[in-house]
Amino acid sequence: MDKSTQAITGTQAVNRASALLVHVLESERSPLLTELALAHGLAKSTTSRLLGALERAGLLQRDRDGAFQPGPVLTKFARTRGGEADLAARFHPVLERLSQSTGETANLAIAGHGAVDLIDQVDGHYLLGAKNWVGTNVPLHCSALGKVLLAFGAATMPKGRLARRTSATITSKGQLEDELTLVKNRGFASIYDELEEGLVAIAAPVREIDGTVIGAISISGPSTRITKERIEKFGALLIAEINAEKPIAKKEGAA
Amino acid sequence: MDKSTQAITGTQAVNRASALLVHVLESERSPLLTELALAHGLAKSTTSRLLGALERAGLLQRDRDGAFQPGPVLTKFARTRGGEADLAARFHPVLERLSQSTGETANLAIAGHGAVDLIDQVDGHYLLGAKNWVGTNVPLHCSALGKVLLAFGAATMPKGRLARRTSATITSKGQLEDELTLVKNRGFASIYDELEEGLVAIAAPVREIDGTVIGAISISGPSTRITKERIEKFGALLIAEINAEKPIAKKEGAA
DNA sequence: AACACGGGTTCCATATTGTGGAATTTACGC
DNA sequence: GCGTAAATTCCACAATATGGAACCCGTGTT
Repeated sequence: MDKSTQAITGTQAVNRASALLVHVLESERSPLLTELALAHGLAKSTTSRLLGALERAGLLQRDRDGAFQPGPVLTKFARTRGGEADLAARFHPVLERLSQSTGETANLAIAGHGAVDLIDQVDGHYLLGAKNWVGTNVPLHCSALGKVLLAFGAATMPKGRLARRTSATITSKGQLEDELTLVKNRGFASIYDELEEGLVAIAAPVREIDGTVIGAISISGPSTRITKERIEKFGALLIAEINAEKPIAKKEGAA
Repeated sequence: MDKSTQAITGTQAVNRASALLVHVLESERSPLLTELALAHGLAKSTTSRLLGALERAGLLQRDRDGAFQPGPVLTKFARTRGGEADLAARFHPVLERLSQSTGETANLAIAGHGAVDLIDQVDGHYLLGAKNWVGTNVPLHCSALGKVLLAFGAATMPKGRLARRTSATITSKGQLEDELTLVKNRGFASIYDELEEGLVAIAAPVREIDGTVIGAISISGPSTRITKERIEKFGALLIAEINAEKPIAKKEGAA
C-alpha cells in the first residue's frame, strides 16, 4: 500500500501485527476481525493470518463472538507484574541508593483509594525516624508523596474536608491547589510539620516512559536533620536518582 | 531453519517476534538481545530487526543496559486493565444472568490479603438477602468463595487460627483440607450455616484460559430458599454460566 | 426450506519482504 | 592505545508474506 507512510523501516509484517495487538490492547470494546482489517487498511486474509499468529502465541484470544481480547500471556502479565510488586522491585534499588546517600528513610508509594498507599521502604542509618510505613495509608493533602500524586494527576483531589493534622497542615482546598501548582513547577513536593510535628519529607514523581506519573518516592526525617535549606537539594537528588532508573527514551512512536 | 517444527503455519515473521515478546514478558530478568537470539536460534541481525519493530510499536522498551522490558503499551495495560475493574466488567453479565435465573444474590470475588475481596455483586429479586458486600472482606475458611480460592490455589491457607463464626464453622485445619479436596473434586464449594446462621452460599472458580483460577463467583441466600438438595443444582449452574463466558479454547500453543 | 448476507478462513501464483552472513559501529575494559 | 563483545546496518537471494477469489459457516428473512 503506502510506502511513504512507514518510511523508516524495513520490517512490516511485524509492524502490522504489532499495530493490531496494540489496537486490541487499547480499545475498550473487543474488536472484530473485519473492524481491525478496515481500521488498518489490510486485506481480511492478511488480518486473519496475523491475528491467528498472535493468538497462537497467547498474545490474543477470542471471546464467544470471535472478538479479540488480550490473550492469556498478557492477562497473566497484568495480574502478576502489573501492580505494586513489580514497581517495588524496579525501584527498590533507587530507595537503597537514596537512603544510603542521605542516611534518611526512603519510601515508594502509589495512589490508593483517596489516600497514599505505601508499598516499599528502606530505612536510613539513623535511629530516629525508622518506622515502617508499608501498608499504612497516609493522607493525600499533607504528605509529600500525596502532593506529588495529586499534582501530577495520579490521584484525584479528596472529596471531603482536609483533615488538620498539625497547625501547619494545609486545610483549604484553594491553598492546596496553589501548593500543587508549585509542586508541578518545581518537580517535587515537600512537607514541613504538616503531617506531624518535626517531620519533614520530600517527594518526587515516578513516571512511565510516556510521562504518566504512576507513583512517587520520598525521603523523610526529622526537621532537626533535614533543614529547610536542604530541601531543594534533596528534591534534586530524588529527581536525579529516579531518572537514573528510567528506561531509554525513544524518539518516535506510531499512532 | 527447521521447517518440520512449526509445521502447521504459514506465518513465521510474526511467530518469531511474538515468541520474543512472550519471552521478555515471562522472564524475571530483562534479557539482552544476544541472549534472545541464542535462545530462539535466530541470527542477531534478524533478532535486532524484530525487537526494533516491537520497540517502535511500544510493546517493548530497553533499560539503560539495552536489556528488554515490557514497553509502555503493556505496562499501561497492566496498570489499567490488570486488576479487579476489568474482571468485574467481564463477568458482570454472568452475575446478572445468575441472579436473574435464581433470584438470589450473585457475587464476584478475588483473593485478597488473607481474606476474600468482594468486587462485584448483583442482587436477586427477593427482599431477604440483599446486602451489599462489595468492599467487604470475608474470611477464607468459612465462605464458599474463600473455599474455592483456597482449593484451587488462588489463595494461600491462612496462618493463624480459624475463627469460629457459628457452630457449623470449620475450625480445624485438617478438616478444612479435607473440605478443600472435596471442593476440588466437585468443582464447586458451598457453605451451610458456616458463616452466619441461615446463610447458604455456593461458589465456583473463574479460570484463566490456561486453567489458572483467578477468582470465584457465588450465589447466596437464606437456607429457607436454598435447601440442601438445590446446592448441587446451583453448583452445576454456576459452572455452566461461568463457562459460557470463557473465551474459546485453543488446541495448540507454542513453547 | 431455500436464500442471501456478513464475517471468517483457506488457497495459490506473484514479487515483495524478510533473511542471515559479513562488514561496520559503538561501548567498555585493560 | 588495542581487544573484545554487543548491537546495528548492508546487501544479494529466495523464502515468505501478500491480497484477490473462492469457500465455509452461522443467522436471519421470505
